[in-house]
Amino acid sequence: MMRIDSPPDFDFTATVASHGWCVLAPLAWDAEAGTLEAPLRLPRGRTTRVRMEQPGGRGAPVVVTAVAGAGSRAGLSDPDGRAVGAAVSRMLRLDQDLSTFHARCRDAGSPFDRAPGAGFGRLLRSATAFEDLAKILATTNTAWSGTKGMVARLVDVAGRDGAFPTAAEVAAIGPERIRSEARWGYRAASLAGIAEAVASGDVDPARWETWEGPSGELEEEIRALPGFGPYAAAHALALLGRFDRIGVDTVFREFVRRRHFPKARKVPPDRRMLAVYEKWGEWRMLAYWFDLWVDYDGRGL
DNA sequence: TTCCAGGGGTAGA
DNA sequence: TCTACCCATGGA
Repeated sequence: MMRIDSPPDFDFTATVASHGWCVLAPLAWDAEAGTLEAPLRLPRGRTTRVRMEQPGGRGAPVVVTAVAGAGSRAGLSDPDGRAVGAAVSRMLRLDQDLSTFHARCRDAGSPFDRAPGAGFGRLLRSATAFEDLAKILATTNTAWSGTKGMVARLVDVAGRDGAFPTAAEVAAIGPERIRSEARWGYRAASLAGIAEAVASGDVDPARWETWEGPSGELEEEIRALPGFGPYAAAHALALLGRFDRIGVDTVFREFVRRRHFPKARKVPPDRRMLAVYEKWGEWRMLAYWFDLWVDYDGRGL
């Protein structure tokens, strides 16, 4: 068991339930118990299944327990413990400073002034950037049920010990099996291409984690990935901590039209819908997502 | 069978 | 930059 300190405004439940990732394989979110289980890769290729929770409530340490696999009996050794700590920190965005965003929310008035109290602003991530990229690709041009199926089957077909496959493991099964067995359809070629590029080192998503340049340059690199257009790139940028772009998809269009253009007879063009959040600058995406979160309150995202 | 989903890619203005 | 148009494929 290990405890990881969290920032005073860190809310485990709000973070885990921040978007759809918590219901995608190989994660297991128990909303009632407030526990998130995930298989994590350790150094030397082993896997451990951990349970995460925040029994002390907001701002309290995150408690991580190994429930199966390596470390479940004797506890996690130092290198393993560091790997688990790094993965948990990445997933829960423990390093993210939300003070500026929350200050903007307080100034903005209702309903945004509820965001700080709700612990809103941390978007759940995967243990690795590659896993996030694969899952984002699985959200493109398909229904959410399709996304869940594609991800689950990919874990089954390419993963080991129940964990999400590494880029090398996805590359190893190749586009044909991604298509026919994991049923990724035409996305299979894109996923295989990304996996090969990451596995070979041609693309290094880890470099994007600490990117300090303009979002535009980072977006350009992400858009160079096969299958990554404006929507997918904006989604990826958000998970990398860049919120100045909004990924326009059917969810965005449906929500903004209903919430902000209820009387419009025609569907407003994207730029008019995007203009709703323009004033939020570098926080546009979080402002939109909170607006949506308020609307979905109690129904889940 | 038809329709569409948390779109991508391209050409042309 | 914006728009029009075509493309893909599994699931409801």
